[in-house]
Amino acid sequence: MRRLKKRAEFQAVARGARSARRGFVLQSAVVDDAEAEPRCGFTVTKKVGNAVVRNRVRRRLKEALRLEAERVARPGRDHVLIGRRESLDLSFATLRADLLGAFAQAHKTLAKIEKSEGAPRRSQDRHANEGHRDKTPGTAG
RNA sequence: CCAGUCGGCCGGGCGGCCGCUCCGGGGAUCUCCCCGGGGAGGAAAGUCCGGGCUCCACGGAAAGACGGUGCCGGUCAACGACCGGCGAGGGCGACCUCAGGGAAAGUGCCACAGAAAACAGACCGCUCCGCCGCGGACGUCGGAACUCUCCGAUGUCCGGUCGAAAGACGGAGAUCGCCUUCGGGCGGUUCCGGCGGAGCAAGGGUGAAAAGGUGGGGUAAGAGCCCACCGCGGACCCGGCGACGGGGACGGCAUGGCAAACCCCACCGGGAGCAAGACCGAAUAGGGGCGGCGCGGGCUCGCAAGAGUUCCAGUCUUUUCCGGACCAGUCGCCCGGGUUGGUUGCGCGAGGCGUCCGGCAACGGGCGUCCCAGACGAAUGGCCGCCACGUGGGCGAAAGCCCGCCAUACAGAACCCGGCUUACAGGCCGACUGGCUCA
Repeated sequence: MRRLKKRAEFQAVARGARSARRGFVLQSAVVDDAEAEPRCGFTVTKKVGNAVVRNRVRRRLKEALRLEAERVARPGRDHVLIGRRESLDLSFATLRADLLGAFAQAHKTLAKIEKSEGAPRRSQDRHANEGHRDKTPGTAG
């Protein structure tokens, strides 16, 4: 799965579905292009801990996602994983299981939204944000 | 063996599976695969100093402001760092800690306590002289003063001492002289108390600190007033590159502490930072530079065009002085800026390792050898097994076995170096000091 890197992209995903677990929060959103390659970004704020702790949280999430990518990814969907300090208390197997569950819930919610809105979203919606910078401190990946 | 001081180092190892990033090679040819190699730290941290690098400013001189540093010598690209030494303080010692000079250039501060905190001073105290000596309250008379008040005599009341009482009273002991009715009386000296005057700073007490210390002489009591020793200042001499050390004629006790209060002295310092800076591309809007021609403001005259003028203001350059630039317009030529994205800056370096030489050392030099992270929503990882070591528990005679510890700290490069500071589980090595025991 490819990475999200632009601030605007993160903000677009933040307006979508949320699914919280003990170790992380998953944000998901639908992209205009239904065939687009799925993407995912990571956010770990300074509240989580110092640089070493933040790196470890992000790297474990990243690895779990890599291992589950095939079962989780669907075209036309963007995601953001927000890491929490509690994720370090979970075993890696639990983390992977939680990830699977969260994605399943997210895809369900997104499907419901698409149905109720009827028409697919247009491109103006995604680029409507003015993109002015409100600096949120944080490390993302 | 115990206790301790200083310095240096490590801060998990091996392996498996699956990944990330960079470089080289190869294959594919539109971004994928294969092979090989590199891939976090001693502090990468805090961002406290010093540099490199980049851009901006930049003509000179002087002055000022601000900031920093401060024993001496050395090292270094440089430093506020490091090394060696000097001085002071602490420790039995190895060793550790601190620090520029000036308080006699000036201003200022010294809480509390204490009499007094700096041109010394005088609470208690010590000494000499003079006067007075039942106490208190309220009156009267006289005198001094003429505002308070002070002195003398005396009355009433209350209290005290002596006495059996009436009454008396200048407190108490000693001593001397005279008188004596032998009870004592009078006078003098001394002691005690009060008041006043003068001298003193030894002692007490306070304090972080009290104006040299101890002893003796001296004195009315005292005092560097005098003397001895110690301390202090110190011309000069000797040693040292120097900080400084040793000696010291002589002086004769002065010059309390704080400069991390202001300050004075010496030296150093332009500003901003890789989000520096450079390059590439599209749309849009019209900005900048250079050169030519040419030009200002004030005042006076004039209706105006314009003319005259021993006038030179204003802005910028930290300030001042000198100097410079700018302060109409027009023509020609040339080139961009902002936003977003990409590329670059971006790692051969005050470089690492080994060895030899010089130096007490910091460090310097020679030779050999190696190429050793380069991300950018930010790679350097995830999971597992075995071992090592630590620790807790269980079993066992022991060897050992089993189980647990989020077991194994602090912490993640962001342009790069040299330092400093701070954080750090556990462990290793070396040198040295003081003890104890054995030979």
